[in-house]
Amino acid sequence: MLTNFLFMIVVMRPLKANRLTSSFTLHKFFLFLLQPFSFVCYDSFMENIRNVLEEYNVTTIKDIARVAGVSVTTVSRALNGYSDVNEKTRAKIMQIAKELNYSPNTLARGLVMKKSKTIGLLVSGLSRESMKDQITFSVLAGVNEFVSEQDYDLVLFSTNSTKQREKTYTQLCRERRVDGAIIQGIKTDDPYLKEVVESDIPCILIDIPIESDTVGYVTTDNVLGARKAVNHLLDLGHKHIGMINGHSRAFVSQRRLEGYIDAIQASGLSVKKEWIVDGKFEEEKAREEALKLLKKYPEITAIFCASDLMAFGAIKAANELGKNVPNDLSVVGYDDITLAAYSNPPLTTVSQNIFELGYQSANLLINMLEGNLEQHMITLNTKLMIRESTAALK
Amino acid sequence: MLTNFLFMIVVMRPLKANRLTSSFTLHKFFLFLLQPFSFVCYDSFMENIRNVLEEYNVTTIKDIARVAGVSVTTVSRALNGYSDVNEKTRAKIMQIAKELNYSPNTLARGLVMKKSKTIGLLVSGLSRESMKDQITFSVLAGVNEFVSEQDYDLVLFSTNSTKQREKTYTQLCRERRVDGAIIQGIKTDDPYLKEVVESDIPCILIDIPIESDTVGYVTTDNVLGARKAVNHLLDLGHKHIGMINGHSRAFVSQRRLEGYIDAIQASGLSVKKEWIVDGKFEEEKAREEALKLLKKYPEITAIFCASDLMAFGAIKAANELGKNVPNDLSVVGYDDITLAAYSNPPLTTVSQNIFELGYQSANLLINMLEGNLEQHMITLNTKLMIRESTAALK
DNA sequence: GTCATTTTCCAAAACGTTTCGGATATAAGG
DNA sequence: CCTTATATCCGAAACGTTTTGGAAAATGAC
Repeated sequence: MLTNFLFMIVVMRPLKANRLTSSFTLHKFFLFLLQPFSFVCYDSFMENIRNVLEEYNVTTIKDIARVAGVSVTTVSRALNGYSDVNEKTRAKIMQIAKELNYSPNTLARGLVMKKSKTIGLLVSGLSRESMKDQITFSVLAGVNEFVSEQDYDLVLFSTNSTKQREKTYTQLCRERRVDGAIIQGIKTDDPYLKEVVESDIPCILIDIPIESDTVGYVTTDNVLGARKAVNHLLDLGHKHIGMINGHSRAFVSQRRLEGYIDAIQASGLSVKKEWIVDGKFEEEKAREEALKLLKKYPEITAIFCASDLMAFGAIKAANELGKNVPNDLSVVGYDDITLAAYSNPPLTTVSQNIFELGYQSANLLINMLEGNLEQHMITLNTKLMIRESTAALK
Repeated sequence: MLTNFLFMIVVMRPLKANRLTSSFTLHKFFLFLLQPFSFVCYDSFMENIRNVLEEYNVTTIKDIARVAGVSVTTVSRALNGYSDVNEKTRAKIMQIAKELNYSPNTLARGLVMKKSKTIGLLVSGLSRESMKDQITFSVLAGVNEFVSEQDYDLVLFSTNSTKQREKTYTQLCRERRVDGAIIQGIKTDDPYLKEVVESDIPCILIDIPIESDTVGYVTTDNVLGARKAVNHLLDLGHKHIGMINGHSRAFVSQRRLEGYIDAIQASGLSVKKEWIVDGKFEEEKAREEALKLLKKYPEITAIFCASDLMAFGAIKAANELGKNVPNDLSVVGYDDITLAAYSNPPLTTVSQNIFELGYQSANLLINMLEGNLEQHMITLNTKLMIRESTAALK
């Protein structure tokens, strides 16, 4: 039997990367001649062949049209609920679509409609470090919630600053074809910010109060939140209240400082500039600053921190100095992260509903996209959570 | 002046939802006649007109071709780095592309290439509740990291079970045109799971060991992890070790139980079935179970919990019974969530690098997509974090 | 100088959808 | 019966890319 076969080994010159037509066709012609023989092809053709075979068969609107015996136009209009198609035809088309397991190609649709039904979430700190304060995550969860309710898609843009150099914000959005974007955790001096305002892509900023035709924002009432915190300390009898703020490039810091000053002054006390320090929103940095502050001004009996993480730093500092929280020093945080309720002692803090922040951002953005303009801005409330890191002055 | 104007109020019959051609054209003809007059149109036409005006002008490959005086083919090939275009021409084209601020339309590209360079992350628990254990979030961050390194896009699928009824997994993936998916937090009896294996869409499962041509998985060595935890307790001299597991439908629970049994038996002790209970991975449920367990079997001096959250529940239960952790009862958790290090007492637990879990999932998936098949499975290591919730038996 | 190859370019088709501008048949109004 | 409006359908163009199959010019081999 075996002797009836003709064995050949064909050595072909390798194909260049370039798509050399003449020799390319020659190759193919050669293969064609060889058809009657079984042969093993160790060529890059293999790849192409495999790809063709692997391509899974998705049903398109055309297939439905063919089966139903109508035009693609009719199928499209039937599926999209237009009134100019007979209910009987529509039923038939729907039936066939279901049977063929049809699902529309969003790419094609987006291409012709110039809308992708997709919004982008630009987060700066989606890395290992940012997991402690789940702020980023909560925003994301909120955004995701609303977005999926509205049948939009959510795509994540993460920006390490190396990438930022390469691609502008506009490019990013346009390339991914998002209809709009939500931006969180960006600093006020970030180059993206300028671009956002200048570009014509609808965008919602979280905690940055900028408004324009295409830009809106969602934030919490940071002034009032800070006032609540400081008033709580004042109510407990504290007269010497320090503050550990974030950094001046953050809008929230500016506002929380404002609230702190408001509350102090409203109570008839005077603000001491030297009791206000910046902790960069970092636990460690806050610890250092608190240490310095408490050493230098031992009369301080309470500290208001612009974030919970920094409050933890302050508590650590106090402990290092042999001070007990809350007996010797009261500490109030801001954010109400999960950790706050579990820490030792449980942290009194200003709770902001960050999930809601994300949710409302998405709400605002999608309203903007759909043309229900309304307003471009939402301010959410805060709530003081009184736990055990604060106590009445003895 | 004003008197020279001719004022008209035109009342048109409102347009039906249906695209009535004859009257539609009539309307338009009418508008045409009115051209010389200024008029205010309170018609649904307004919307269309606005849309046309708003459409931002994006530069396409065609524009570049026109400006450069070459064909679109050449522009495409130039931009994509093919070798059959003169370097001079390429330079010119690149230059023009930059000047015109060109960014390619991914939709169009995806449409013709049948690849979207997008992967989907299917998370079940992206809601308010799941924020305590940032497992979901960590996975997400890990996936996002790798995905963005590889210039893929990440889109989020969240599935409340109401939606799940409406759309099958396959539909979801096909509709969003993702090239592949990563699935996390799904139960073993979830209807999606069957679909995943049956469909031909490449997919990576997290912590579910299923393998096929298009399905791979990433997990940690749960057996070994549990053994480490239990061995630690044994080393401390404990002989009466209970276990609070998750639920039997979770693969990780099955494995962790296996590890627990292995370790106990290897030490020459015998396994007591009645010391093993299920806490549903919930803090509250674990508290209840621990309470029952500790009351019924006061000889138990140590408990191994299949999650940190449940360990917290166990600690609460112990405290309620007047037992001190770790002096009267040692507790080991699993996961090493952020809270673990901050709780009181800090929790001894088995740390799994969940960020890495996500990262490697994305790695595996993208390798699969690009055809570098290698293996379909990765197992990561765990590490025992010894803190203060465990102590030597007195 | 001739033939084969390489370099450089291009027109046209394809991807799957929506929309535009009708076409046809039927119903309503007079 | 004629006119007009309605209901139902369709062909073709468009969206912005990539890829196919070549063509033309330049270069090299002999």
